[in-house]
Amino acid sequence: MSAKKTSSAPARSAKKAAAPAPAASTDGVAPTDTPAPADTAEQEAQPLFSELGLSEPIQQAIDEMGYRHPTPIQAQAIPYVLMGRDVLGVAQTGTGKTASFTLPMLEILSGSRARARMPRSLILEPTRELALQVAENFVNYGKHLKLTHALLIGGESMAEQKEVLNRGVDVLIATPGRLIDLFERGGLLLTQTRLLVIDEADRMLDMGFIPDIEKIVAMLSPLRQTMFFSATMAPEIRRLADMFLRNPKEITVSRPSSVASTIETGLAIVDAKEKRRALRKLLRASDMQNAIVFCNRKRDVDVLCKSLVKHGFSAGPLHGDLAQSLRFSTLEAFKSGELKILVCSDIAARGIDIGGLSHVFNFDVPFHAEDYVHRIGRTGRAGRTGHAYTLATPDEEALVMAIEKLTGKPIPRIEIPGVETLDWSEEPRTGNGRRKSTRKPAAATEPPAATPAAPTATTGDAPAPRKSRRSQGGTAGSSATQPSTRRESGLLPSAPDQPVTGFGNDVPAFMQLPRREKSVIPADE
DNA sequence: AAAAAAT
Repeated sequence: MSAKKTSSAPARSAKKAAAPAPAASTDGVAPTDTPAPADTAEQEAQPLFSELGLSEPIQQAIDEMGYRHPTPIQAQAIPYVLMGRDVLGVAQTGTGKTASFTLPMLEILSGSRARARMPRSLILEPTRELALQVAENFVNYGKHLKLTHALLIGGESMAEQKEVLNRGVDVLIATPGRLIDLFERGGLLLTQTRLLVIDEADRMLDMGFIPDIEKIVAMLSPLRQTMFFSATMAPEIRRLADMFLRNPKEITVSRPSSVASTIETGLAIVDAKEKRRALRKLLRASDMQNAIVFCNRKRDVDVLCKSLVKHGFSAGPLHGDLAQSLRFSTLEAFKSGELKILVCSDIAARGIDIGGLSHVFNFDVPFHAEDYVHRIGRTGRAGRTGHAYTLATPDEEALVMAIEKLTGKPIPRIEIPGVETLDWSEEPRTGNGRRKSTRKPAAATEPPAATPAAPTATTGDAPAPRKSRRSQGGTAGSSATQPSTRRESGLLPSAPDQPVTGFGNDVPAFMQLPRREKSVIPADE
């Protein structure tokens, strides 16, 4: 499944044979003659792929895969990439981001051919799984073209990758470590690489890859076209974008609006020792097609997975310490439906796109609130309802509060029949220095009043944050939360959604909690 | 705190 055959013969046949006609009709951006600027094409009459100026072999592949309408990011980015512009895309996975760069790249590359050891384009991904996924994308969309690609990732034989490079590749899809390694061994020249994609930049940043990325970018010609994608636009990311891009066309697509409204969430507070049992109950009670279960630690992934298998569940583990071959085969088995439950670390929290995932379970509350958003974003895709349930232990209140603050809504509490539901522990948390963890015992033990009236109760160190947000417009956090999203989950009472006068966006999360109306998972065993 | 990525 790796590189397509590189016969030296009729490379040009793929050329933009059919391009002129459609290209001419779409020299602007908006596919129809809507007066609206392209940036807001979201809700306009649905554009068609055939109007984007892609040539016949690519269009055919798109047709064969059954796609007719580009997603907003595809509709907006593809014309600019084809024009040769740099693109700065603020978009998450699930928005069709990958095809928004693979399609026009194929188009651009289809005009000529690769030379040995001089790849013409490079795509950088933070994890091996993502790299593989992009490679599959290339194979699918490029099946009527004679383009070659190489997947340069760690954990696999370098000799093989070198050989593919020597034959010449058009597209290089790589994780940073292996790419630099190969480069330093001289197996690779990047001087002819004129197309660069930096994907999941915010995650690259989290993972400490940025120095590597800078190093790699320095190896490329400054005469390149760069596409830079990130799920968020924190100041640090903005700085990187300024560094890597020239006069980019900036495209922001909201997270698929479906996500907010089509994920039904729930949280149960249980004793740490009861978690595995609680999870089994949840799994059995759910109308589950397939599920990802996230753990915070690799060790727990192994333990939990073994336990699930022992209890008769179809489960497989995925984390970074497992052999690469097992990582891919497990993922493959899960995608094909052969495996129902994927137990994994945050390796799969972002990016990995598995169609039609019905459930996400957080066996642990994620350390970072953003990770919660990414994790549950694996479900509820494509308009279908997803379910995301989280198990918390009594000492994890601060983490949950951080999540509720970030998302701007409470996670409805649920009870699991047969498992004791606990409350947040009384112990003031000392373990982590996060400021908002200072808690008011009274407020936490009692269910908070449903009318969030008393603005005197606040997080201990409150006064400052109250107005700061308004003054500085677009901080990273605030852009991610959208207080206005209507929700249709049906689980939440309606009151807490209303902004509370006097707090601006900084309503303490506990004040937004619904009265303890606990939805109950139907018992099933 | 943990995880990811080069050997």
